[in-house]
Amino acid sequence: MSKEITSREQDYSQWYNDLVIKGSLADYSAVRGCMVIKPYGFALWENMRDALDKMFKDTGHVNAYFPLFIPKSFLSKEAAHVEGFAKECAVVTHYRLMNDPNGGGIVVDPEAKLEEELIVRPTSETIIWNTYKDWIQSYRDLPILVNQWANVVRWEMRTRLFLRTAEFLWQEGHTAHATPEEAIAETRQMLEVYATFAEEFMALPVIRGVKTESERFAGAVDTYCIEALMQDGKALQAGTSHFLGQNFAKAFDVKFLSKENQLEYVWATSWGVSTRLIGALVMAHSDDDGLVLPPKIAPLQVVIVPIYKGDEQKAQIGAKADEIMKGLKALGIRVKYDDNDNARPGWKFAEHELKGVPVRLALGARDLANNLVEVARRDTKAKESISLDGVVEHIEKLLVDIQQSMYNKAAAYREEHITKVDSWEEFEKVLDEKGGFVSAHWDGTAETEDAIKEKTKATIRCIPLNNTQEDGKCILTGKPSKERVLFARAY
RNA sequence: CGGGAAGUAGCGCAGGCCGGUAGCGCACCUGGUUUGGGACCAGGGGGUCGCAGGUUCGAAUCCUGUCUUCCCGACCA
Repeated sequence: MSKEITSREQDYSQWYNDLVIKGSLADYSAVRGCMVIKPYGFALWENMRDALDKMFKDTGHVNAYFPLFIPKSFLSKEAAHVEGFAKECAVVTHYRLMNDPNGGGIVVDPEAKLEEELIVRPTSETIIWNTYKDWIQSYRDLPILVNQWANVVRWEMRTRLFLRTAEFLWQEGHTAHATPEEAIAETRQMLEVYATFAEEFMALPVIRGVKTESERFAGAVDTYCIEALMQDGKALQAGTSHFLGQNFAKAFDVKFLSKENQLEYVWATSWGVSTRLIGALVMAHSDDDGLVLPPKIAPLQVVIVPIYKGDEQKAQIGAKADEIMKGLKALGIRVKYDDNDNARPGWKFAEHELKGVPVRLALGARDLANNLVEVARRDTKAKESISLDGVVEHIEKLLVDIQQSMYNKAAAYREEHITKVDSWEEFEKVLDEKGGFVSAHWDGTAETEDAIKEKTKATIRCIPLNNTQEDGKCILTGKPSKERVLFARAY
């Protein structure tokens, strides 16, 4: 047992770290707060990225790329925006190094100070809206539907692999529209794209909602979000889509001439998901034996492990495995034949379980003699021997089944962990003892929200879309309320 | 940024208090036997003890600084 994983019960945080590192998704790096995404983790991200990218293109968006550096003055043009990000920005002040005249190695050349300092982008609204100013003159130039895949930097005090790192990968969509209705429709469309992606590809059920004022993106009029629930009962924001109103258009003076020949400010949206989704994926599905990855985005969907004595058996099994692999690959299934001679079958079983490969086939001489193969699924750990005839079709169906049952399991857990509560005692009790979302009335004020956060560490995750309207009393103040909101402790 | 813990071979650790040839398990290499849930035997290679200073005849060990990581807080989407 060389790769012991801490159990969830023993230490949930350590369990998560163990999975990320021992599952070969990522490593710590020499740079504070920054991680190395390893090939296996990056393959996972590529699958997520490709699926999302297709969904963006299908909804009319195109990709572009804007600079990593933002002039310092840009960031300060939108008041709320600068306030939101100023405290976590990396700043470039010089452009040259030199040998230390005192022999202390390489130092910053004090002569090479930048005229205007550059911010490493924490997000790109400002540089993009500065650019859009040049792109937009008339309503005929709208809408602009641009997305970029990029890295951003937010100087976080406390980091966690994938969940919060100083540098992370993401996509940010930035759109410009002639009317608020169109921009709001875009905001909600992209929220729906995210929700669909999470549910269909990640097997991760999410709640679609709107943020309260205090949880809103700095510079947005409205922030929509998808919220997911992790196995420890904490919520995790998995994606956001912002209606920015005319805030950035006004800050960067982006106007267009309407059909009616009126000069008007442009309406904006922005939306993003990041490598944080990988953290969500890990914490939503995995178990004490390792990662459990949904087939649709798993880097490897099927692994075939041969069990043999001697070269002759190995050759026979290899031939059969080749045949199965051809069939699977013809269906677009990602499969690997693990005939590495240095590891024995039991070791390989454990290794592929750790890495969350959805389906494992074990093929030995005994199976060949009986025209059988052992099929094991990672999500339930169930094993069965099936006929080699039709194994390809069986696996194709099995992958679909695993994807669905992973979703169902996560959805059932989530449903069990949305608790309606009508008294403060109950509120605290549920948060402490059960976790998950707590559905409760709130008087609508930021003061109350803050007070609740202060007392319980729970925040309002969102006001669900299409929320049921019902009269009630605020859980803390007893003031009248028209609807319940979802509270939770969150990542 | 505060409080706690840690950094010694690729990984996990011992040694440190009491300074004197750097050790163990796994992994790795060679040969052989093995292969249905993390194989076994024999032989072998690998470490400027995070980094930089200092004390000392001599530092993994003592002192100072510094970097990184983990846990708990503060901060944060």
